[in-house]
Amino acid sequence: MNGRPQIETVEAFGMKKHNPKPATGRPTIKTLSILTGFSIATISKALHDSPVVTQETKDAIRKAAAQVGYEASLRGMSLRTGLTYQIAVLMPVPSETEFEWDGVEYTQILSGISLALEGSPYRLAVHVVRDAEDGLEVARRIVIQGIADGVIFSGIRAQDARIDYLIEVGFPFATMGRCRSPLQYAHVDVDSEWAAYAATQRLIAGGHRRIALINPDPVLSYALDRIDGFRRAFSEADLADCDDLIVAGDLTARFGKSSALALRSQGEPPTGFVCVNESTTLGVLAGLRELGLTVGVDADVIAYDDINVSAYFSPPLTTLYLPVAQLGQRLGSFLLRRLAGEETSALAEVFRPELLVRQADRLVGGH
Amino acid sequence: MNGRPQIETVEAFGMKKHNPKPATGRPTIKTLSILTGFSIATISKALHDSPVVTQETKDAIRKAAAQVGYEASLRGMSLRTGLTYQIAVLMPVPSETEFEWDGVEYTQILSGISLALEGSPYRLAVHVVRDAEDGLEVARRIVIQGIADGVIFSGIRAQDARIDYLIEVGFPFATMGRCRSPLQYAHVDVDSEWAAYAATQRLIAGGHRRIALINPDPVLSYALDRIDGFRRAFSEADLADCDDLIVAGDLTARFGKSSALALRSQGEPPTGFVCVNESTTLGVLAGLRELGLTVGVDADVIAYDDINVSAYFSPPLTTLYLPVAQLGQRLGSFLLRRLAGEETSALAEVFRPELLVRQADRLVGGH
DNA sequence: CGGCCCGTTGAAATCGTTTTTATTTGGCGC
DNA sequence: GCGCCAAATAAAAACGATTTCAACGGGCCG
Repeated sequence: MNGRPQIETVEAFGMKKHNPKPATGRPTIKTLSILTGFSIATISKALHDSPVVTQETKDAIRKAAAQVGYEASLRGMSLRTGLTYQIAVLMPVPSETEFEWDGVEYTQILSGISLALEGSPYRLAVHVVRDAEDGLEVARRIVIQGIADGVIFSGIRAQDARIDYLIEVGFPFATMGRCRSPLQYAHVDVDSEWAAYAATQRLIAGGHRRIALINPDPVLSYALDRIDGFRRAFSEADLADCDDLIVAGDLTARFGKSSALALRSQGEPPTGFVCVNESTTLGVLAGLRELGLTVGVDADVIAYDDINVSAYFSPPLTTLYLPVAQLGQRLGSFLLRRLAGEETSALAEVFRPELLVRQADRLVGGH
Repeated sequence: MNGRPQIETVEAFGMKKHNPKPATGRPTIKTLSILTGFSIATISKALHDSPVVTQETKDAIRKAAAQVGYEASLRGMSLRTGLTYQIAVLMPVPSETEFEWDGVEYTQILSGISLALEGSPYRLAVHVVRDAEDGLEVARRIVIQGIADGVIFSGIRAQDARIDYLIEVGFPFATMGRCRSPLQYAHVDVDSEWAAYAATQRLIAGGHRRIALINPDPVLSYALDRIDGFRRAFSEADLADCDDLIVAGDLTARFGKSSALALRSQGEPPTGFVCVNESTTLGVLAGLRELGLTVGVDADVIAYDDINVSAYFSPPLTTLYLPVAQLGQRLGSFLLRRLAGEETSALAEVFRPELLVRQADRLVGGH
């Protein structure tokens, strides 16, 4: 063999070549160097499967590494490579005044992402943000200060400054939701247009003609998608639209209740409600109840099923189910693949929710 | 002045002393060194407000730092100090089969912790765990591999292996909940004994004699606390206990419903229900409804209010409110103080929930 | 007036990696 | 048998901070 280390010979001459200090505590690359007699450079290369290292050498080094349970220090790697091995997730924090149920599905998103990151050297760091502007600010800090190697966020707006910024600076990210600009980026989304269409269409088929859409703030991209689907259901059925029954607000139960009350006191009140999540749905149910109306008789409600409790509502409701944790997992793996250099064009997936029928949604009474 | 840097003189002699390379990109300690003429050692000390540095020097260095917007690189600090500047939060992931509502309050806990960490160099890293055993495993890895500087976790058991381990190895942590061993550690807790007592006592005062306690798994410390409070209410009222009406399970709506159904088909069915969270409560309500019973007439329910939606239940329920996000914030600040060297004895706080009366809880009908 | 101490700063080592560059050795061709 | 090339490995220089120790000058004491 050629350049094999000859540590005995060298030491015999009293030369101080190749003599890393004995490691204490956790094994480092130096520990392996002492153990195997190879230099730390070779160790590093061997562990990275570099082609310049002999197979025998690799085997020996890997064996030693396994023996002492060596794991590369993220600190050292991080300093040298400039990577952080952190994935930042921008988590919206419920505003001071609105604590209700807000963001409950984030637990599932986080656990999904976390699952995807398992086995990779990446870790999940949570950064709370107050709103989209704050989100942009935080994203900027993450990029400039090099706090993370990639970002994940949701609450995508039709025109999203965070997406624009991150694409501009070329920083890796993945989003839950799509903006309306034709840009390329890793994302997972829900087919909200279809979901709203399906829900509305189902109510129309049940005989409803006046249907309300309880929607989030229309700066959000998926709010617009929902409006699109809502309208398509009417136009395909050759019916007059119900644009006057589209209301927008936060996703709380309070908003659902006040919306139901306000809408029902209109000239032509709705008999059907297409809700945006289980929280607002609960509010709508409470509002209808307060008006003395019975769901399933005087009105019908259909909703997204974000935390799987609609089955226990009174009455149980038909919902559009979404595997939120699975969306999160996909989101995490997309970002990992993006970080590994994959093209973003392949990193997109749109989930179509599953209809869970728990009620006839047929207009029994009138209004 | 004594040892002031004389960079011109030195350079005039062509000596290569004190000559850090020009920094590119983000300003580092070297950038400041060049800018101010002081050595990186002095810069570091000045920024740490070391007493060995003159005030004038500190001022000059700080001014330069502010000017270029210097922020110390966590990477560099981390490698040298051995710290990670990460706080690990062990987040229970809903098990495969039980997705319902599980862990929804974690969003609030996380945002609370995150708020507490703001302004500190620490960042919040989420680690999902499947159960307590997995939690111990993850905690071990965090300690051994030095993944974080401190850990936060909840779901404390009466006898908690994670607490035992972390105390044994002297690793900083803070918990949501207390174990039953008389150990010293930073924690935040809810006065569950009182909460269960207050709820039970209120139902007793309303005329209820047969009361069910819907409880989590009794390996959990707070489950035992709840049983204690539950029993105290009966003994203080000189009534026969209802130990036969204590049921334990997961915190899902499904469990609430099945419990209600099972309990009501007993010999002496309960007319009052003390629930553990809003999810199980929803299930209990659904179960009672299925039996044709009306809450407020045939039965009464009282619950913890973890995500503030009980007001929209049918009927609205009296609950024990907890400021979950505030608990999280306290938890975060306790851990920070612990990391700063504070004694754990001062780092403990027990929250007593606030009773939100939304219903009479008076037994109107019989059973 | 000389030595010692003290106050202030600088130089250098260090943390654990990666990566570039240098060195060694054997084989091969002539 | 000599020189060159390629293969394999070692050495050294980073990355950005902290910390120990040395250096340097001035003031004070004898």
